[in-house]
Amino acid sequence: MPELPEVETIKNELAPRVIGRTIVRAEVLSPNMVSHPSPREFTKGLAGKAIRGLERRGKYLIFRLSGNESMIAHLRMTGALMSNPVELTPYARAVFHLDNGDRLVFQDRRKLGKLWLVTDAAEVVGKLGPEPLSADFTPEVLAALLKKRSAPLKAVICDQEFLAGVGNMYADEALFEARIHPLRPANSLTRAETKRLFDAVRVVLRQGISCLGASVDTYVRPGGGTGTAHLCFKVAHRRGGTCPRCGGPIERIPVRNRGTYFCPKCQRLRA
DNA sequence: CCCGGAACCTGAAGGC
DNA sequence: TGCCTTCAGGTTCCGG
Repeated sequence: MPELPEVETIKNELAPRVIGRTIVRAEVLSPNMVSHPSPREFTKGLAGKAIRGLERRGKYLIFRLSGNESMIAHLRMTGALMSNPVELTPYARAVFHLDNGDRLVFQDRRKLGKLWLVTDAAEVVGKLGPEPLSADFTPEVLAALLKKRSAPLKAVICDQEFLAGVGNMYADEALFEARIHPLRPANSLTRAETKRLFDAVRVVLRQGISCLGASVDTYVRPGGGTGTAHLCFKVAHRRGGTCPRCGGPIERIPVRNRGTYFCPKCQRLRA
């Protein structure tokens, strides 16, 4: 399940392979995954476009194209972008043929991923919250955002309009790192807790990027390699594991129907 | 506006 | 062994 560190890794690995190339032909194998425009206009519009740049915004990947257009991809749960794979898996959903003979393949077991071709990228990514690793995201900005929300903190930091790029597993890691219970109302954090959360979010995301992402479920890098961030996870996906801080058992509770891992001793709901 | 739950989707895992 | 149900979670949509 690609979150910010995984999408950042994909961008970094893909950029030297696609920037400067031209898409000679696009094939859509699963039309339902094209959000805008129609699948037919999507393939037609991509033919002959040069890839000028590659950017990430939250969990979205933005291909900047000639003609002032952008192709945007979201991998959702099980999507992956493969650069020139030796063979197509049954889960190939779209294939982009490049002018050097390479193929860029969007594969996705569950077909939840999405593709767009737009002139204004803001139509797709315009409502996203701040980039957690950017300079203009500060503890003060986080505090101001938290004040407006009373929902459980876990749900709030996974909300892309609140903060861009944090998903289920890095949210669990950040809350553990900050020693805050996932069910705490977002607007109940003290100043000190807000600062700890701010630091924790940035630490776990940077750690994820330096490990090239977490290969839980189907995440693979464009060249076929995996990531190792999951090996450093302290609570996320560690069902039946023990807390590295206190040695107690890691608990799993549903929050907004999402599996949430935490240490009930280190992350208390009330002091 | 904000919150919570369902729907989308399909392979893996667990129960009987 | 095999069928059936449940689970996984990012996003969007809808009702309260």
